[in-house]
Amino acid sequence: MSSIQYTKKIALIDCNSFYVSCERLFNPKIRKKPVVVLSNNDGCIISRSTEAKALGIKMGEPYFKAKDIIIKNKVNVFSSNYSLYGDLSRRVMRTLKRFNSAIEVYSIDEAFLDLSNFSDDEVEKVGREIRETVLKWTGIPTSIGIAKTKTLSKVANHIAKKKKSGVTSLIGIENIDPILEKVEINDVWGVGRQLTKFYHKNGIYNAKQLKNKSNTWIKKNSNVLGSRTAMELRGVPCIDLETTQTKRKSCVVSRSFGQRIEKYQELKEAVANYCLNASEKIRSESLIAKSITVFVRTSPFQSRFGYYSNSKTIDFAISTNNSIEIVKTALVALDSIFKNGYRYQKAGVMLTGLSNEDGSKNLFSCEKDEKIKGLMRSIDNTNYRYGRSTLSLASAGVQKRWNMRREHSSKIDTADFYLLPTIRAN
DNA sequence: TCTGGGGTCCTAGGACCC
DNA sequence: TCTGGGGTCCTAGGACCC
Repeated sequence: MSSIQYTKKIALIDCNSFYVSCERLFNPKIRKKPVVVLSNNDGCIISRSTEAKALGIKMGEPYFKAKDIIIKNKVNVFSSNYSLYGDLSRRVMRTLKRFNSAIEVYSIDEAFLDLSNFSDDEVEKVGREIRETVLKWTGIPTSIGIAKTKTLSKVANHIAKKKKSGVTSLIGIENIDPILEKVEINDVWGVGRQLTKFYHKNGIYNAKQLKNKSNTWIKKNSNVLGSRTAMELRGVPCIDLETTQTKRKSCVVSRSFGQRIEKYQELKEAVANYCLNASEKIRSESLIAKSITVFVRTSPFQSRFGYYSNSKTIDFAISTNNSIEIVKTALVALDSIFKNGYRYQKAGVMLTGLSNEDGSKNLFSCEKDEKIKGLMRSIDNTNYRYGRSTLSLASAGVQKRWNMRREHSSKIDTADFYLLPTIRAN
């Protein structure tokens, strides 16, 4: 073995109860109080403050099931406000970038940061500095885990979440087995429900056991992902830091309806709206789609009304991001799967086979295409300035009975200057 | 009656993530 | 009565080819 070894140091920064923290930022009265944030349509609980967790409210639990506890304990409830969370997320990420440009924004509330250029001894101190800076500049509390691989930094982060300092480094620890032994196998990054079942069946209950399982066994009995996880637990990096933003490959817009829908006309309106949303999204990223999938379904939880779920995919003649074309095609797809007599609960569209718009000069480009592009541009600009769906298509309807329920919105808009929290220096 | 072997490409569905 | 939304990757199996 060579004595010169370049050790990577990866930090995982994770915002604590992110959506709750965002709401608290604008509402100091709910600090130290139990708070939950609901998913779209006020369906499930997707973010909980520590106080709410302590009451036994589970992640992903349907709101109506937790309602008793919520009322009894005067838990503060919020509908989700994604434009607010997205805005605050960007502020957090911008702050992180000042520590190193080698950053991978992993999700709305998480980022991996390369800290390899710091020495073993100083890395934990740097972690604490990052945490303090993010808190001071954005008001969002974070937990930071630092280790040799992404999977181990997830483990470290897990531990950091329970510590007051909020920072844990596994760098420089000779034997991490005692630490990994306390990590349940289902808490390991990349191990979901099915793998947990499989590992349990084979006597693997914690991260240490997976780490020390032989390579040959893992390769024979699971797939590449399984062996990658095991290697990462051993401190061998197998999952790269993805610092360059790659273009997405698909774009989905789907919603549960505020109330069940039975009329074909209303379903058509909903699907048309999702198409407008999706096509605007891919246009803003200069992408075009090769095909579209439309899907509808009834509630999987109410079998007494009969369950129906179906989807249809259609290829466009030529890849496109033209709203009119996309809506037209989606309605053809919908027509082929719609069945009368069902109470539909959800529908969605998926644009797939996305590619760069400018790489698409084809034989049939013509003046008409340019005109359509101009039209799409002006629709996007107007909607950007005056709010979404200022300009829409007739097929998108105006009634929108199918719109989401949002009964607990905080109605905070960070685009509104006067609502921004002020930080006083003294 | 008996019908090879190997390669590529595509797609649907499953598993996982937050 | 009431159960989210948006992604990626892998695999198995079918279609097709020589």
